[in-house]
Amino acid sequence: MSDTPIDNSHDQHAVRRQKLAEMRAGGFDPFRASVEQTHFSQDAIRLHVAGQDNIVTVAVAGRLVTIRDMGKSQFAKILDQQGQIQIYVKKDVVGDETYAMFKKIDLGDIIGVKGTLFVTKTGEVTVRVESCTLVAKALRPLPEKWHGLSDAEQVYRQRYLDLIVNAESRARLLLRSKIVSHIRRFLDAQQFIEVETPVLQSVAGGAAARPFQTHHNALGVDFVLRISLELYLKRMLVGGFDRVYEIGRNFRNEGVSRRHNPEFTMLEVYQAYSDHRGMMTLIKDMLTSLCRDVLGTTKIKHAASGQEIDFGGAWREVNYKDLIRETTGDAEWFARSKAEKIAGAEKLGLHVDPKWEEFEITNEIFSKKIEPTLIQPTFVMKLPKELCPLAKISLDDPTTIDVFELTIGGMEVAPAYSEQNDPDVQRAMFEAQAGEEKQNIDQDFLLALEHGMPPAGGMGVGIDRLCILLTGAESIRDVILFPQLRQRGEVKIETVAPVALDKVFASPKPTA
RNA sequence: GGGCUGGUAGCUCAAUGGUAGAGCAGCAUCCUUUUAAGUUGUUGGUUCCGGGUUCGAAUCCCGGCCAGCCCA
Repeated sequence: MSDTPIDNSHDQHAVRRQKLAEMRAGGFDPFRASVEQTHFSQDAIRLHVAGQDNIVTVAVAGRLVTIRDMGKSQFAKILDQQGQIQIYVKKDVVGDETYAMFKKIDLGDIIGVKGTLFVTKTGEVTVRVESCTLVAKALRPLPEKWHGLSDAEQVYRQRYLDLIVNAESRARLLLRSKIVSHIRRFLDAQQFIEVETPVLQSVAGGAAARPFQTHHNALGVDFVLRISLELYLKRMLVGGFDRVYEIGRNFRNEGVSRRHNPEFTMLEVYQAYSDHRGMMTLIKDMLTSLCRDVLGTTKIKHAASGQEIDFGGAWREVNYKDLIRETTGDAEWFARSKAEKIAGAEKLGLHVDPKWEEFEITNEIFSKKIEPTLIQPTFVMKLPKELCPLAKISLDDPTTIDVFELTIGGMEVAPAYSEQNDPDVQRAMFEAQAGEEKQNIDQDFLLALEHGMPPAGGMGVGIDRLCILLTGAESIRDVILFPQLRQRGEVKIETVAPVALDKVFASPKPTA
């Protein structure tokens, strides 16, 4: 072995490992240290009373994200769940030994400090550190402090780094949590009961989508992952839970895109003795209160169109068929032959497959030419009955069903129905299904309906899409913590000399 | 599945067929109220992978992998 050590100063991982090794050799294991935390960062900052410096003592903890070293004193910032707080470490105050230790701490390390609050000459509430403990050594460097992390792949695969260095990502994903928790409080307050229903199902019902398949070894049977919550929540209505909801993960074995993740979160709500009109009130109240209480405004900017979406006013109601007639310029559209409908769709610049059913051709016009233009909250009413076999037929037009689709920002946000509760009609509608909307028939669900399900309004809300809308995100991946990406090869971590566990854990020194 | 764009230091980005660079981070130095702190010096590269063209390839061509956008 040579006397001159290899210059590893360029390799930040190696430098940090070396520092850790020295600490351990000196009898201090940062990963066994613990520390007091009396406040989160922003709560601590609020404790400071103007003009009264160094009176209130706090203990805060978090990741070191900024260091400004001025020789015998340093300003630094630590990041916790609430955000950042500045700390001031002064040699005179903490003493030589602690100061020397602090000088060795790296950006990214997790520390706890205790001290008094004061205001700097630039007006920032800061902790004047009296004691300081390293509680977790970061062996990897943080991404760049100014630009943050911008490589999309790393943002998604290593979300923790994104959350540490990109404040807007942290805020957006925190907002998602607040949205979901507000929805729970809103529904709970109206005596809705939150339930949990099976993810592993024998029949993927409640929607038309290709499911993921799996296998249960002990039972020796195949299962699918649910594609919808609907049919089990309706069984709860049969069972006498009159107002139920579930916020749960659905799985669809389909493409991945800006708007689609293979697993996504749905809210489904069912209210006995209500109907789709009742659901309109419910969703409007839910979303306006959400805007008011969580966003603090009922007017939000729609990222894609630049328009302002106003949740505060009256929401437009319009019939599906009227929208189609208006867009095609053909008052008799629904009386036209299939060939005429194909020609009409092509005139609008759409490609239609002649194999499609007529309602599918019409719906192509809706989803390509109409839906994207519905930016303000719009209830699209009375959809063709083929589009959903689970709703009640409209009394005044038996070719349509009593439903609405709430569309906001050009996206379908919440479909709702007057739920079908006639077991015979339900069975007939399942059997008469056609085209891509065809659902698998869940016989056990039909048995439940034969026991009697109260009339009910039901609604589904795509939580991810709602979050895209309310957070101004551009992609579903920005509102899902760990979006699905293609599997990358094995993650390689440089091998390091194995730690001698008996030495590391033999005699941990009490924390400083 | 198809089209387009991209992949260069830990991170953010340059280098338009001719010596692979900068900022931040790191290392070393000065600085006891900084705000992307400042100062002086400095280390660091399988240019995603595999072929090919060329005197010479990060750059051009072919194939693959991964990502983003658009389309189906």
